[in-house]
Amino acid sequence: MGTRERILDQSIRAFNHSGTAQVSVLAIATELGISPGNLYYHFRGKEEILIALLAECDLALGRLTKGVEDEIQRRADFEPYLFSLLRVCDHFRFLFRDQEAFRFAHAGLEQKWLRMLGGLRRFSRQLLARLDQIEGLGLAAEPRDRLADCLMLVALGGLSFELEADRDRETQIRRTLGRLDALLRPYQREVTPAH
Amino acid sequence: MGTRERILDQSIRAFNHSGTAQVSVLAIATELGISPGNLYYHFRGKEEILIALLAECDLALGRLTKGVEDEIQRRADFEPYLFSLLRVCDHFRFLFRDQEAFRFAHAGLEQKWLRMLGGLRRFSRQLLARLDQIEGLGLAAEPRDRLADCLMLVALGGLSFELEADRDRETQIRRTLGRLDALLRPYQREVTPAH
Amino acid sequence: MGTRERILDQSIRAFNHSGTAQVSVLAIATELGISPGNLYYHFRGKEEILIALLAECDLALGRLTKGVEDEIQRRADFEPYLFSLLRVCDHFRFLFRDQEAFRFAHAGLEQKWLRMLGGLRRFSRQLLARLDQIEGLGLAAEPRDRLADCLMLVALGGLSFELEADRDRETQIRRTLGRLDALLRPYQREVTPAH
Amino acid sequence: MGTRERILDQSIRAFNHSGTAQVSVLAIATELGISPGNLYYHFRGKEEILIALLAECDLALGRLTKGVEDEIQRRADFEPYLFSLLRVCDHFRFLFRDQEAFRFAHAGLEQKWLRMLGGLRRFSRQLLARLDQIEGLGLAAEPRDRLADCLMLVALGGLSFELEADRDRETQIRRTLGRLDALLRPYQREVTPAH
DNA sequence: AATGAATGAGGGTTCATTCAT
DNA sequence: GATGAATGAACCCTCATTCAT
Repeated sequence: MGTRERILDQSIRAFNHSGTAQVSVLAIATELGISPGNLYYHFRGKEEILIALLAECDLALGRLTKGVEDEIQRRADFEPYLFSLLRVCDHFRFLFRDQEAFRFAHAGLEQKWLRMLGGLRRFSRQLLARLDQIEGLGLAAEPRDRLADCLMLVALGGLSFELEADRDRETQIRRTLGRLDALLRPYQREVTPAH
Repeated sequence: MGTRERILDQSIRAFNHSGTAQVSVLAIATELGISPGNLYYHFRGKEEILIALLAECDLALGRLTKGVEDEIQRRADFEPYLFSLLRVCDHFRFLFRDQEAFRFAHAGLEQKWLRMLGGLRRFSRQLLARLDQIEGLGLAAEPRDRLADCLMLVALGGLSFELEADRDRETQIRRTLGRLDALLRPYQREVTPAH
Repeated sequence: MGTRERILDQSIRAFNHSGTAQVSVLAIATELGISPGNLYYHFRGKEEILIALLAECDLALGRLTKGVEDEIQRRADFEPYLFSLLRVCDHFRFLFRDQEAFRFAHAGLEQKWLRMLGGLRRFSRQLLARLDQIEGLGLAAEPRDRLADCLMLVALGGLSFELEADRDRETQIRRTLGRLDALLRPYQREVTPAH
Repeated sequence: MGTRERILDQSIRAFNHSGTAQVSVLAIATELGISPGNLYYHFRGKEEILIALLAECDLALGRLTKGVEDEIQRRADFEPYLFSLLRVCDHFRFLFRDQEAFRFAHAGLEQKWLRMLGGLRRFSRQLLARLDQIEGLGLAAEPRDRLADCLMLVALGGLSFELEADRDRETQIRRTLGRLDALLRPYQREVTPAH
């Protein structure tokens, strides 16, 4: 793994753990055992790291979005697909917490962030629409979109809040999946098996 | 309003707007037109301000919690009650975002914060149980608690994320109320009228 | 005891314990349970407290100095007299440590301090001369004065350094007395009884 | 001379001149013409500078201590040896004044300081014992140790107090040497020539 | 005499960032 | 690609001191 990648990697880890504001560029460099100058050779500053990570996240979500039609053909395809999606959100979960770090960091970060969140929102609506296509949830477009918003909020909140304080990220993702499943159950014709 | 209160007031405003990490103690003082020394006369530092605000929020929630049994007698009592609750959460909404600011601030802040969040969670479960008592949601205790968690995540997320970017806090609270209402509708016998 | 006296009293205690630089005016006031404003009513500031204490010490030493001829008539009078002297020096021992606090505090403190130290020095020489008168130490004036300087340094150093770390001031004064006695012994005709 | 060394050097100068409490880290940086950030790049704060200087002093004293047996073979070796010792103590003389600065600074400073002072005390006793070996002072172990304490107090006090206000450090050290010599004279068989 | 809120200068420290090598 | 010393702005906080009451 090249230095650039190692920086991004460590940044994600640190940002997720402590929040962007609490992590200094120097701390990232120190943790990696490289000099601050070297870090600045690869990124012009903290903001550029954030921009890069935002782009990475956006890209990962975009790849998933494009695959919806192909990869989800029947009901059973949903869970693994959703799991992939949540894993991406969890990997970049610092992006879905402190909205403020982005609103107040210099230049166009907020715009980029809002665009990404907007994309995620459209994606979640698209996903629920797909489920409706396959399952027939019996929901009109408007309440369905509203439900999609709620599902997104539950997912993002669940990944950030650690209500149960399970250290394992995998467990936390599974728990979030369970929550989404529970919220959808009343609309589903047959009951999905509990796990 | 005394200086102490003005400091707390301005702090809430600033923390909600920019996040605790981005707000300097000096900025608060400057905004109020007082000297940094004066601010430090009233609070020993940023952390003490946070502790005071946490306590205020805790107190406000505690008052609401105690009133559940008395104030909620029938279905129609729910909405205004919930509105009060959301107004408190909205007022202190910075407390329900960056968990990290509290995890890494000095001393007992994280403990206090976790206790408050735990209280809010119990409260939301209690509230849903009360609704069950009155309405008969047809839910067992476990899925009902899970639903309560989801409702809480939707509420807190909705107050922080500004998906719709409405400037008016009142509107945002109403929208959050609408979301909660939508999530509960499938469990309710009669449909509540949309607003 | 009036407020003014209580302030001086507490100041001595605090200065001796922590050094003048480490003691804030506010700490003195707080310790006494009075307001900073009240303290400033009695003294225009820290420096004035120091000036007052310097004067107090000077006065106490002056009173002792004047009494030498009358109170020391024979060899047995020395020890109690020296004990009184050391008690004064011990009481104001912060004055005999950080010379720097006085050199760099505002106005004429250094001059006053140097005058007091000079007085103490002359006093110690006078005292040794008196001992010579009574005992006949067999020392010329110059080496006798030099010895007096040494005795003073041992006394002041002994009161400040706590080589033995005995908490009790009385014990420390006795120990210092013992040291002075030991230094004088080779010059004395008969051996004074060890205590 | 590297920046680190220049900082230590200037710190010694400033601490000796004004006392540790009166010297701000910023003043040291300004005096050296470097930025405060640079100073903090080399030392995490004032305390770390003090720790480094304490260690330096300790090291210098330790080197002298180890050489006693080898370097002092006869009476004539004493004076130059003592002169070296006093020069070290004089160089770091701020360390032998305000005991309080160390008692109240953070963490292990006091412990380190007490250890160094203890070492110096043992050293002075060892030195006097060596003189006894060579010269035969006719002193039992206990009074000899007591005398060693007195000599130490005179030395340290003499370096700090500037009774004579001679600007030249060399002169002050010589004067101190003279005092020690005078205190020892009554125990020595032959009189050392006055200088 | 006394209170206590308020001031403002200054000190300690962090950190994003630059730059010569 | 990489180092690490250096900068300077900004932040947190303390404290001597003032002043209206």
